[in-house]
Amino acid sequence: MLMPRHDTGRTPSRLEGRATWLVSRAYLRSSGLLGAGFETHGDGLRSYHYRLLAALEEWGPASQAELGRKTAIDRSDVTAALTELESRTLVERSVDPEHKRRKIVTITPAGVERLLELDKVIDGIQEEFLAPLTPAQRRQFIALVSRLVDAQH
Amino acid sequence: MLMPRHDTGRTPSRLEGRATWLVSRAYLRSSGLLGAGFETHGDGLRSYHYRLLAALEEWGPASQAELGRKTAIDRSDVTAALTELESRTLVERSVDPEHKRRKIVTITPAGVERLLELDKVIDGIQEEFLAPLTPAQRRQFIALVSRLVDAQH
DNA sequence: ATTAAGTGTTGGTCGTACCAACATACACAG
DNA sequence: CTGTGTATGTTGGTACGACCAACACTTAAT
Repeated sequence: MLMPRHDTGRTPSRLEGRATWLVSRAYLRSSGLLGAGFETHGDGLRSYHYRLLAALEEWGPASQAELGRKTAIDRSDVTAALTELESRTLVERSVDPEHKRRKIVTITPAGVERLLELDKVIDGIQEEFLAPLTPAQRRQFIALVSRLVDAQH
Repeated sequence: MLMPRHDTGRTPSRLEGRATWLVSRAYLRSSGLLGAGFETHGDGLRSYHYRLLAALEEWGPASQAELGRKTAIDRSDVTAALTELESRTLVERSVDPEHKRRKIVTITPAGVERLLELDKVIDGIQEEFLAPLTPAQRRQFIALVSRLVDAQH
């Protein structure tokens, strides 16, 4: 071994208590869990795909631009993600008869199926992610973060 | 105008209440604020640079590998970030006399100065980020996220 | 003397989030 | 009807944080 040197690995105290730092660490943990879940049960899909499938299942067919606005995903990223979903026949794209530039995207039965599977995986990850908190704390946490996120400013 | 089409922009209900989703939105907001702060007051520095300066100021000179472990930044990214810090004379690198492969990194007075400036900027961003919460809620939020983040595995 | 392990560096990848530019399609004002 | 403006889908970028593999080199352990 080469000089113990005692790396505590602890975070600089400057960061430790700062909300932005803690949120970035929480995100790291969260996206790590999600990434692992998608990797083992997701057939190469990622969060963008899940978001799009969720929007389509909930609100029905929509144009790509609409999807982009509703999911807060950039148009260009919507295009790319839909191409991947389409290649797995989880969605279908068809030209809007009333507007030949626009494409109407529809989720397929297979798409719904996969969405429901992903739901289960993601629910499991919520459990894992929130494990350190009691049920009451979980509710509190979710309420507080919701408030933070809904800030229009 | 081209067909109102009514984009509420609201999130799919599947996502709305999930902790991992909320955390990702919170992180987005947080890193947006930080990015803007660094852009206007940071002289091109980013969060990696701040982390490294903070570690150096708090724990004194360290080798790059040590820094990497203490800040949880990959060795290769430490190398790159230090090169940028060095070019601004905010840190100095010197070969460890006891180990010719190792480089000891030291923060310069200018580095400390810049760190203190960044501290102020980042403190302001905490305020902005936490604005939607009352002081009691802020303490609660920080306590809960800390607990989430300290989860070992 | 070998082997094992740590160190700094180079050169990649991935995922999320953006942005700019473009061709095409449509809506509306005149 | 004609022009102007705006929406749409697509391509091809950028940034940033996080990671990984490989390499040359140095030192420690056996």
